[in-house]
Amino acid sequence: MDWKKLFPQFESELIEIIEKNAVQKRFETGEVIMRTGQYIKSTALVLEGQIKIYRENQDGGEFLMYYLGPGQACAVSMICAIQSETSEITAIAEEETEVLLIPVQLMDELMNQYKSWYQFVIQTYRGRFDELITVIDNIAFHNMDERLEFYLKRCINTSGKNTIESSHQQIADDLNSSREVISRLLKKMEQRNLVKLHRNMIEVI
Amino acid sequence: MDWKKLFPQFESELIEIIEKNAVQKRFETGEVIMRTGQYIKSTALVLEGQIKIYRENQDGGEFLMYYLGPGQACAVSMICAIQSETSEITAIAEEETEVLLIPVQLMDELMNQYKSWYQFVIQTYRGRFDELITVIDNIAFHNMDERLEFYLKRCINTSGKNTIESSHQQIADDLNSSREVISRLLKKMEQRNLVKLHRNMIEVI
DNA sequence: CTCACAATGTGACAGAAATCACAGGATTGC
DNA sequence: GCAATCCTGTGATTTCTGTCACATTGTGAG
Repeated sequence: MDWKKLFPQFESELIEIIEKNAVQKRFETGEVIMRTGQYIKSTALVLEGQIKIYRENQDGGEFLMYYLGPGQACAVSMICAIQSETSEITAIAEEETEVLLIPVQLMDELMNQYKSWYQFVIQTYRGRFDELITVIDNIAFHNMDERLEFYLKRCINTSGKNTIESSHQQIADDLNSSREVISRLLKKMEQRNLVKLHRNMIEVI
Repeated sequence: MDWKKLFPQFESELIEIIEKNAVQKRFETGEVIMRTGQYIKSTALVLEGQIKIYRENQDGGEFLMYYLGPGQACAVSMICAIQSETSEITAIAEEETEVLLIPVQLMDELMNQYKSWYQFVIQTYRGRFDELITVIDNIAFHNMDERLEFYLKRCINTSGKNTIESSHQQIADDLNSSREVISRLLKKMEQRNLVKLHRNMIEVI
């Protein structure tokens, strides 16, 4: 797989170093890539597929933070990697996913020597930070109906398709809500002609 | 003011450069340091006082994200500064506050040449990222009573005192709630002997 | 002291969302 | 085809929170 196309900004020398030291790894759908409290040994660049980053609490509740797609990197793993600390979040593969694992030890060196890497890291921080702020915005200022609409929009944006293949229960989990509430809100959206509901699939109009 | 003591990790050469290029500035209580949508020209290191970082929405609602005290820096301004972008948050001085403004142009140079600066930036990112995750945790998984308790605890931790000098209205604003709700919850906490209520002041036990 | 105003206390009510209970419909495995 | 299971729809009820209305109390200016 020609992963360089995903990171056109990297200079060739940097690419060489990464190729020499990084490990490519495949995760199956649903596989856990990083778990809360786990010790981080490497930073992940996503090559293919999609990773879901979410927060879990003690009582089994979960809460979606954001998705990572090809060409993106996990900011949390970067930060943790650099400081050799544990993560506070969980990452699972939403689809079959290919990632490039860059060992912690390399991070400092890359940061110091390759401007394009440094820019990439900064950009990643910035992006994730913004997403977290958006998430906070959503839960702090918006009701469940608006949050649901935002969720659906984000889904179709990241996937490119105009359908979402998941059950009401899964959506409820992502929003830390309950199935009944989501079902009812979706029904209302259907009545407003915003979506069309099918089994395990929602068509956005 | 001898600000170097706040940043003991900085090497002397770095301190010199900062002293030569940075501007020290004083903000009065309540003064706005950074406003949503404002263009960022410098990164702020807090020397003295306290800065409140919060999110505002269109309808005048606000929502506290975190505080910055002496020795800390604004992660948002760092990220924005590096990328010369606008901020999505607002910062105001909670008390009379002294900050050191480091111009954007210097950021790249410092990052590349001074390991201690680079470490500091990374640490700042990590810290703010964690705080945002904590905030998300709170609003996603906890009811207002628990969020209030957390808020009070954080206040006494950052200030060092065991009293909080603000009105119920101010607290309600920080939590994006309403005064009546906060008043009632505080009353309940008083009945449980967790706090003692006074006018414009809460004593935590 | 008195007035004005800010902060607080409280009751009543409304709406959002969680929870419980249960009914069908769709799929899957056998 | 049939049973078991998963997904969806819907009503009833409860809890939490926000909102409105208004009373009370503390404080500072004059």
